Amino acid sequence: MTDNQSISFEQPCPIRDVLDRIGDKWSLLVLHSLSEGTLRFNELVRNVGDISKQMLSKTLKRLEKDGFIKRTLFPEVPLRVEYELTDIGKSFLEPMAGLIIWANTNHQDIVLARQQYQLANSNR
Amino acid sequence: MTDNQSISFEQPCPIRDVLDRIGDKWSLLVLHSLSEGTLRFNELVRNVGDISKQMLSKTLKRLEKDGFIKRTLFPEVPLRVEYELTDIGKSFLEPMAGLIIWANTNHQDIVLARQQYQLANSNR
DNA sequence: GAGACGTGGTATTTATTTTAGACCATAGCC
DNA sequence: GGCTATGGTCTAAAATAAATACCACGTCTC
Repeated sequence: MTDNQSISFEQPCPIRDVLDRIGDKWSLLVLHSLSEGTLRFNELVRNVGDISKQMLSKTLKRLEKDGFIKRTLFPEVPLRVEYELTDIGKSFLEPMAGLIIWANTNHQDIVLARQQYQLANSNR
Repeated sequence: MTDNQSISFEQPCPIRDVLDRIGDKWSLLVLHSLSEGTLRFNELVRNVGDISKQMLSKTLKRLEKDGFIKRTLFPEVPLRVEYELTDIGKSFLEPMAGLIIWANTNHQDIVLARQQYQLANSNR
């Protein structure tokens, strides 16, 4: 079974595959940062705020590999590298916007739920 | 600064706060499983497929705490525990559906991008 | 000309998280 | 008696993330 090559051509469930890429700590934040335009590596570090260079590097590589972003190297001195969304990346902003709107709309309810949960579980 | 209580009342950026909860490996998959209706603990284990009991337990607790799901214990023998979406959880299905539709629509392009990336980076 | 700073990262070490698996009491089935 | 199932928790090992130092190169300041 595992030595059957055809298994590597079987694509996994699209939902699961995409959620796997999206469902990590940094990808969405990086895409959100790039939604406003092209940024350089250190601009992204500052823009996201609390991401380490290493994790940014990894996240960018994954997003590039999956076609969400494009990396352009300008061989100047000092080196300049720019990251921008591809068409796939841009098209992803649409469903992500739905997520963000939902977040803004329902954040208060979530905070409230947390407080009630804490209250309900404090007196045991 | 850290001993100033008021800091705990300052809510973080809603986007970041919500994405933090959503942006993990299992939450979306669990919510997706529950979108079809109430499920018991072990039904969820089997439904999600490759989640460990421990991570399911943790994920469910977080989702419950944030008000996405409701846990109901039936003190039978053997014990029965049911998980279902709350109103908040149900309302979240809407933006998530956008994500899923996008995933289905663009999955092929992502797979293609991966192949091209691999091709472009194999001959160096 | 020595030191600090900025560029885009990588390497290493440490801390955190995830996973796999055993384990629990209880009961039904055969 | 032994296997199954229930809903989890505990522990130890593996994988991942974070913190930090470092690189070559150039500019600015003193």
